[in-house]
Amino acid sequence: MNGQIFSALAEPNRLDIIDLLLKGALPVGDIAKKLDLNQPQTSKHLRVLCDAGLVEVQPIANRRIYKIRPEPFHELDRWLDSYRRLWEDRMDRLDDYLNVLQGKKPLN
Amino acid sequence: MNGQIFSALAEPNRLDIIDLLLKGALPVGDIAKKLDLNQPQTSKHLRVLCDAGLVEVQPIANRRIYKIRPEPFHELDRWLDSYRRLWEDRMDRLDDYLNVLQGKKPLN
DNA sequence: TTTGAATATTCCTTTACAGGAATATTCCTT
DNA sequence: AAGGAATATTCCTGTAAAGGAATATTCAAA
Repeated sequence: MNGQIFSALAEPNRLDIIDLLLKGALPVGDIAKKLDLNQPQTSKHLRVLCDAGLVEVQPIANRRIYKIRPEPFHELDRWLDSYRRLWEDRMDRLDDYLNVLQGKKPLN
Repeated sequence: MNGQIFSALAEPNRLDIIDLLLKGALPVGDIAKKLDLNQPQTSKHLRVLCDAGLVEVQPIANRRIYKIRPEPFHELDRWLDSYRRLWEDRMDRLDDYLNVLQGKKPLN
C-alpha cells in the first residue's frame, strides 16, 4: 500500500477536493470557488494530489480540468480487501497470544 | 469521511504497524522489535492510532496488547463505495464541462 | 517493599508542510 | 503585439509533528 495516498488525503481541503471531483471533473477556479479556497492554495493542493496520482489534468484552452484517477482507489480497495478476509477469519489472535504468555508457543 | 484516519495512516511506520496488527494482536515490545522501532516512538505511534480509533488496547499483566478496530475500516469501505458507484456511472463529466465552455449550460 | 520488565510521557530539536502575498506563466482574444 | 483571464510558482512565516534521549509509570515477582 502506497502511503503517499494517505498523506495526500490527510489534508482536509484535499479530501474535500477529492470528494468534490467525485461528482465530476472541474477546472481550478471552480474548485476554489466551491470550496472557498484561494486559487494558489488550490493549485498547490492539486499539485500534491497529482503527484500522488489521485488526480490528472486535462488542459482545455486557458483552463486545466482536474479529474480523479481510479487506480489509487482500486489500490485502496485491494488493501481493504486483505483486511476484510483477515477480519472474518478472526484476525485478533488474542487467544494465540495468551498461549504465548503461558509458554505454550514460542514468540518469533 | 473522517480525515483523522488518513492522517494516522499517512505516517509510514504507523501504516506498517497497522499492516502488522492485521495479522494479529501484539504487545508494544513485539511491534517495536518486528518493525525495528524504538519503544517510545512505538508507543507514541500507537497513541495516535488509538486516538484515531484505528486500534484499541487490552492490558494483560505488564503488557498492553494492541489490536485493530474494524469500524474505521468499514468507514473507509463505505467511502470507497460512493466512489465506486460514481465511477461506473461515468463520473468524469468532462463532456458536460465542454458544453459549459460552449455556453450550452450554466455553471452552478 | 524493593527490583526489574514493559510501557507511557516529557522535553528538546529538527523538519515538513500549510497558508498568505506577490509574481510568473500560459494562452485566448482583440 | 498587447491585454487579460486562468493557473502555477516562489518566498516567507508559523505551526504541527516525528525522532532521540531521558524519565515516569505500572505491575509482577521475589
